[in-house]
Amino acid sequence: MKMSSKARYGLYVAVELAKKYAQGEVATVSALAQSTGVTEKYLEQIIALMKKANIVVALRGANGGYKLLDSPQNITVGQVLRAVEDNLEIVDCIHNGCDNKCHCVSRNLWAKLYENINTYLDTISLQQLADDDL
Amino acid sequence: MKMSSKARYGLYVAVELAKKYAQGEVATVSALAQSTGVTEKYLEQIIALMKKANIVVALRGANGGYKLLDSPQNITVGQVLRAVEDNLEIVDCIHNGCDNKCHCVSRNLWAKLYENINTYLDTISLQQLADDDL
DNA sequence: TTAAATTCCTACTAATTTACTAGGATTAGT
DNA sequence: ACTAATCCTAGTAAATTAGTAGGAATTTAA
Repeated sequence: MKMSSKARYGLYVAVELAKKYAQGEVATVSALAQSTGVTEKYLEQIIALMKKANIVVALRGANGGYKLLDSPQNITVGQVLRAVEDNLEIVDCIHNGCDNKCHCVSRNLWAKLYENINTYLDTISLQQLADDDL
Repeated sequence: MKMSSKARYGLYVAVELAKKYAQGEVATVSALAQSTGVTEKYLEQIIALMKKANIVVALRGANGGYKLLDSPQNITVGQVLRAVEDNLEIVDCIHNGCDNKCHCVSRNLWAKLYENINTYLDTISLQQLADDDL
């Protein structure tokens, strides 16, 4: 039940971008890679997932980079983690069409746990994290 | 962030044992292996973890088997999962002595998420699961 | 218009973890 | 003594995660 490195790095990057949002600045992958200590190539892939989920937007070409699409107050940690962590789902059977054919007693438990986790993660905004205000 | 098969099988076994608790019956590994569809050898290892955590007790020799050490009302899903899932921790840095030297902004988040998950899991007893009463 | 800086795309490999197999020792009942 | 069971531990296979790599496309600036 570990968070992947994508989740850790991705959230870190999101918080970095949150801190730049007010100034309207963009951050390049190479700058972000330096501050996280991850290679550019790996970070690229992680940020791509956030872009796909409409959390960040990219400006290509020279002087380009990434920035948040919306205000950090309006972006939740849950959104970010669901975007970068392929498997935020606790078990497979819930979101992959098992539909409780198995009648497994634990299925409801996993579903509720998943709900619980996401509900919690969605109460926290990137702004809060950036302000270290939990 | 997947639950391991140990977590799934372990919880299933615990619920099976919960159903037998009232009658004071024991269940053998081979019987449990049949009902879960897992090999005996693998299940042995999982049950051993529950034994180590004082959730089940073993009776060795002929007519032996396993049973819950306490009433299913007094055993929580959280206890079972923490026993069998080696890595219920969300990230390493929390329980392995990082002690926030890294000053990473996300650390508090992970700690609270972990707390949140466990608090939830500890509100549910094996009895509830056995009764499908969530 | 060319060079530089940047994102974008995708295939591959290495490392780690998880899941499972296997063999036999130990214990207890009949 | 024999049988049915747990116990112990080492090894292997499968899957996932983490990271590497190369180069195409796009935009800006000189």
